[in-house]
Amino acid sequence: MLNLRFIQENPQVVIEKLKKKNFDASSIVSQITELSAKKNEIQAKADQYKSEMNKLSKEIGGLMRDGKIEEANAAKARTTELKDSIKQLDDDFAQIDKDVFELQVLLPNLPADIVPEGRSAEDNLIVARKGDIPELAANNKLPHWELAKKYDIIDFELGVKLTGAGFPVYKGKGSRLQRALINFFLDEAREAGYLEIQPPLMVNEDSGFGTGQLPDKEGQMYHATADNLYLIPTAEVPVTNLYRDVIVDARELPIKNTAYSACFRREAGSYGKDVRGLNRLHQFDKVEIVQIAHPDNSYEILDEMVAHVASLVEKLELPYRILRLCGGDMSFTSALTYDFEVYSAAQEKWLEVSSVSNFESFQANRLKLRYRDEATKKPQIAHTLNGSALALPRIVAALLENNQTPEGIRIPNVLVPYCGFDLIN
RNA sequence: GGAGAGAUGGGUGAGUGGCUGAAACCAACGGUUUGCUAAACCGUCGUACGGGUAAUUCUGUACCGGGGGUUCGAAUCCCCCUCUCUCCGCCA
Repeated sequence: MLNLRFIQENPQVVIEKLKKKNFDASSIVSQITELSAKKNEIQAKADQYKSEMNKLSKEIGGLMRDGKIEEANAAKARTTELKDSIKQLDDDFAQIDKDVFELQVLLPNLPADIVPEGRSAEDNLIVARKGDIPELAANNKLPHWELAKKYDIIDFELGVKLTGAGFPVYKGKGSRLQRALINFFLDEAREAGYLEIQPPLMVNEDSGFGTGQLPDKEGQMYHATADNLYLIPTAEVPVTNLYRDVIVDARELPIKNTAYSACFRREAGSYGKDVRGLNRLHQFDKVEIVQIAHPDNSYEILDEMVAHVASLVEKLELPYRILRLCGGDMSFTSALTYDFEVYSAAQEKWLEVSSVSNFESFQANRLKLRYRDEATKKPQIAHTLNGSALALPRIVAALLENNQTPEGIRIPNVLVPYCGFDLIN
């Protein structure tokens, strides 16, 4: 959510910048500025009346105490008039306030200056590409879902039996590989200075609202209606909400947290394409990194997070590329996003495994997450950033496919101590 | 699931109708003292939204879990909701 005062003071900036996200904000912005002006007007008047009212009430108290009943009653008569006016103004204010808020949440975050122009994934800018794409022999080029079956490490049909499509059952070395990856990612994050958090996997409405899943993306989350709780789509939700309604000391910044969690996504409306095997699941595992940063250096921190994710993929010996998302492909909440894609050699395509973003003050504004400025001692909205480091399923898909040999599937060296084996056969 | 208690500022906790935006203590911060640490002492120490100012500042309003009501006036009285805690039951 953009800051209201910022919109009021910089309406043209908002409109101009959002063009890059292919979003025409002119109507919303002008409505907001008009309504805000009216809101301020009403508040000024209401505050004046309330001030008068407070003064009168105090006087009445004194008069009553002194036994001047008649004068007290006269003053009371005046307060009743004020009361009606105040009531009316308060109602109007509440209505406009609500209208403004509803408009405010319609505006996406402003893209950073270096965000490329563009409408779709085609227009994303490839900023890095590393690692060699393996040449798989024709007789050794099975997609991961066939490898999973061949070595009996992931059972999609069993998952269907238990739950439904998109809930795979991992078995044996498949299961151990999951555990290994989670521990590897968590260890790497810890060594990079992140505090490990183990959050709840269900959150309440306030938390869903704080990170922007509610009310808009309600349909993307599993909802336990009996208790009105939501299964988290990412650990970003509980971890970021740790700092909801919090004012941190500027000296504590940046705050670095990491968390492993299972993630649950309904993926409503995305059936049909690219959903085979591990490509798109309803439940998957992910290690997330989150930072709360000072606005002055949040972009340096974004670079640091990108470098961290890059080091993970490199250690896993996977060919990857980094994309700077164009305006049209960015999420609603992001100011700048880098996507990581690894190459899956049997499917012969790039799979998104991480998305690292700076949200600037967009999330923090909604969360009321602030830091106390050292100079002015005043609370200021902080910046939030997060990234996957990493999401497991597509990493597993690429590992299985790229490392298949006639003898079995080779485990990257860095994972061997975590797995306890170096070959799936 | 049953019964009871409670929700006040960063924390503990006082406050049952006006002198309370809120005592006191603790924590934190700044300072004095000190060889260092500790202690002691002094001071500061809520948020949001408005208004005036070039600006430190000044000023109005709102907020004591949330919503509504009574009253000239509500943290305080009434109603509804939410949440938390304790005990019992069940249970990993």
